[in-house]
Amino acid sequence: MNIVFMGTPDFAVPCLESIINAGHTVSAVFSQPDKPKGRGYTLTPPPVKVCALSHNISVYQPNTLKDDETFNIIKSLSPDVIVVVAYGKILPKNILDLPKYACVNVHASLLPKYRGAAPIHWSIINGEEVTGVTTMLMDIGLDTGDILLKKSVAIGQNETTGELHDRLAKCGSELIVETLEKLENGDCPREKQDNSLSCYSPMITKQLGNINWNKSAKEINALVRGLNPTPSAYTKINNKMLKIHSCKIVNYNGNAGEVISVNPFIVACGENALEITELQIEGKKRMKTEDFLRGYNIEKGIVLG
RNA sequence: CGCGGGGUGGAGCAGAUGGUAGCUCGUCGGGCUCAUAACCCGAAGGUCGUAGGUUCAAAUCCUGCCCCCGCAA
Repeated sequence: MNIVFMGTPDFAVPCLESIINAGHTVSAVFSQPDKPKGRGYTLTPPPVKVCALSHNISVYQPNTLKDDETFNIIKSLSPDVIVVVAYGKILPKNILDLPKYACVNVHASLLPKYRGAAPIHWSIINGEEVTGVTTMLMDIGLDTGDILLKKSVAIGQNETTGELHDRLAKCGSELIVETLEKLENGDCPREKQDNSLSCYSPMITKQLGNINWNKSAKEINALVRGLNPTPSAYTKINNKMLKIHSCKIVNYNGNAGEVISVNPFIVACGENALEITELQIEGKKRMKTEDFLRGYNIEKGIVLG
């Protein structure tokens, strides 16, 4: 089929690649504009753009889809399907109606749960045991369109967002190819979303990573995993930023936030405690706690946060 | 030119009033022990990110470059 692909971050890259590998013609890729990122504000192209260019596919990065120019570009490409994966922009009605078949979105959750920007993070932070990917027909709303195909994935006990992200991205890339195939054959199932079961997963902010030690070790552990690798859960030690990359729940109790053991490094929570196993202090690299302890003296009894 | 921290034996750090480097852990050898990740003795291992400069002498001062990281976006 003739596909126009819209996507921006890493998550969308496997989808784009598998569509290409499945033999479809990707006539254009839309991605968010390059943005100044990181130290020095280096202008950085989004991963999907990089991937598209490596396949010699033309890339468009309009600031908005709501003008005639963009509409006309897409119209002239006369796509059979527009595939949207984590693009980061709302498609206006006139574009939604443009393709021969449909605009199809790949979403990293089992809709109608976890609609919105950060389904992977939230599914882990909330301690879900199962999540998945969904393909759907796009409509005006945010992730509210009819469901085409779903595939569920079990979340591992110690799984991080980074790990789950990669698994779901792969899963999504398989599901979109299957969806396109069924659409073309005219045998694709279609199911309305039950809005009463829906929930939203809002954008992740850095501030969300600020650990509240009054919460249970289980909740904090889920937060740590949910925000790994970025933006990370963090606390303060001697007024310095301390990111917690990895930890495990242990059976101790104490005042929330208090360091009840230095080696192993154990911090009391509202309920139970956490042994910090991998961390990163301001200005330093991420390292195992045992390495950190060789050079950094922690006093037992200090309170983090 | 967004702000800031840092690059020292395998790991994490100290040393920065200039005089060829130290700590904790690890590694190797030996000892003690019923035994040990514990303890004791000993050893190996570093052109102090890189290229220049100042100096009798630089890890320590000055300059360029590379790399890592926190904030911010």
